[in-house]
Amino acid sequence: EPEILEDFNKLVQREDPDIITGYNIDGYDMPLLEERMKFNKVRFSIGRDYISPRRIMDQYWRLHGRVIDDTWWEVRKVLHPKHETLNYVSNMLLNEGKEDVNRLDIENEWKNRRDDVIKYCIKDARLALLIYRKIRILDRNLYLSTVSMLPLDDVTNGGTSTYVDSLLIRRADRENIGVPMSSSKFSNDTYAGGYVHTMDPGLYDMIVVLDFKSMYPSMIIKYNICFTTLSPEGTIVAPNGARFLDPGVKKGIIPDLLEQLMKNRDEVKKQMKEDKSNHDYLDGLQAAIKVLMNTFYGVLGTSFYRFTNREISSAITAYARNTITSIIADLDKSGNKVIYGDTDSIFIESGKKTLDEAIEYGNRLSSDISRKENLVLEFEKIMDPLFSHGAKKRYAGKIVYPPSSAGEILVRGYETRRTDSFDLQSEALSTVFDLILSRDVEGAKQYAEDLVKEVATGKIDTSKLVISRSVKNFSTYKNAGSMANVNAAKKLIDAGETFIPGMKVSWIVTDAGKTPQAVEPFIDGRKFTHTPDYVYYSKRLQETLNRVLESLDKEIAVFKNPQSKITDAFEEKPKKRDIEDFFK
DNA sequence: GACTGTGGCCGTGGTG
DNA sequence: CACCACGGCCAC
Repeated sequence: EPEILEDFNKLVQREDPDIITGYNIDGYDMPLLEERMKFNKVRFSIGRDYISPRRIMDQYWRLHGRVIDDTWWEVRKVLHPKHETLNYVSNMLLNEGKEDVNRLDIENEWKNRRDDVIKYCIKDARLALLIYRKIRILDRNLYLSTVSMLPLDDVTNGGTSTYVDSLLIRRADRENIGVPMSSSKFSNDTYAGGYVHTMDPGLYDMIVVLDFKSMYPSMIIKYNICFTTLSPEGTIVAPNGARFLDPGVKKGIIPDLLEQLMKNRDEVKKQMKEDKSNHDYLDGLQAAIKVLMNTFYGVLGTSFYRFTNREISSAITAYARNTITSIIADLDKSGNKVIYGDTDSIFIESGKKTLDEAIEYGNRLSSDISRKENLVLEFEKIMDPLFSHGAKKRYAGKIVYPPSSAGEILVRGYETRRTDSFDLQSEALSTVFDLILSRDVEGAKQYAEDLVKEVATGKIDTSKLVISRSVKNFSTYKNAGSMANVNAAKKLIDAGETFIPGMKVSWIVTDAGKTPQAVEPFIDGRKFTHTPDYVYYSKRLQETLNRVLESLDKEIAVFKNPQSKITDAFEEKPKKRDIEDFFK
């Protein structure tokens, strides 16, 4: 073993990589190597200066001259996949899975089919590298590194507060402004955020969507919001009572920085149009600047950051709420029908019959309001139709404008978007949306009824019933024993599989009648030997589909006349039906 | 702890 | 049975 370990050190020094990656190397391979090196009294000398890697805050690894970047972790951050196993993710991205070796019986496998085990190990390492390249995370981090002026290691392993620190401390230093070392005190209280407009259920025609460009950064710039301008003598009075100095008296360093970033971004975007050969690089840069700009507001609201200030963060959100609600009120007053809005967006029923008319309407609203507010309210898209069952943060629509995304179906919030819904659920809802948005409500109902009935009889592929959710450290839960995800994780451990807190765990419900409901873990590559509770799944499917369909029960006439008032058609709330009614 | 925020939906289990 | 707290995930 010492020889193997020595050879590993030599291999790294010989290949001299900038980046070292693997699947869950932070939590598995690195600690294991460290432990075996220690046990065998071999120095773990893989740094560019031959120094050993060090674990920082029990999280990531620091290595001189190289960056250790865990593909598992990057996949979670970038993709939010339904399942996080190497096999699932590599099949999804590369159409290629792991080699078939029984890892629970690795000793015997090594004895009996050594070459296969070697192949298996190489394949695992290769898949991690291919995934790492495929998600282009290194590019993204390098762009962020460029615009935030940080070394790659800090961008890869640091939080967003690191980015803001980098820009803000440099700037403060240049202007002789003192900066706190760390947060003075931890605060638990919260403050109000964005405004969300309620939405009535229905199918809407020709919906114009307007969207503020960089809402929170714009508020900071427009009202000179900064810790350097917060003052009782300020003449700019925010809705929350906070006062800020006029930029003529003193320009804040945060608004100044953001204004600069916004200009830089516009400049990069301009170059992008002129210089097609550099498109990808410039696009990466402008996206990174956007990320950076949006980071400022968030860190001002944290409970522990050095620049935290609740007066400032709540001034930003209060200004944003005032801005959007007053615009919505004005629109309503002037006869425009606002049907929805969330934080920085406004959805308006245009009442137009043709696309051209609707486009003209959207452009006019956008330029009128932008001019009046001295902000940029962009005309983003038109959806026709747009569906809502009457809940905030959930809608589905067919995009008809801009032409680049015309025909696309856009879904927000619903089960089709959620990684904790089972495949049958998301696929069925997706079909229902397709039908509804093609204005075939009857077809959708028929499809839903047939499917719900079929599932109850057990005529369904087991793999479509897998539910997946993350599980934290068991001790963080008030009542861990009553939670399906925790119980699945415990059974996973019993089955000899690895469980790392924070990981997603998959299971199938086998008896929902019990309390807590009985679940069995679903393990990739192993045969599932239990019987799913088909009635439970049928019921959940019915809930999902019926929630959508019953909101359209009150007649399809609603979408035949775009001028009609949607609310009138839903005066009487349809009675909630149970599963028996659905079968009739 | 994978240290940027609030608003919101929904399934589950516990309580009276 | 109504109501509530919890927890996870998602829209901004």
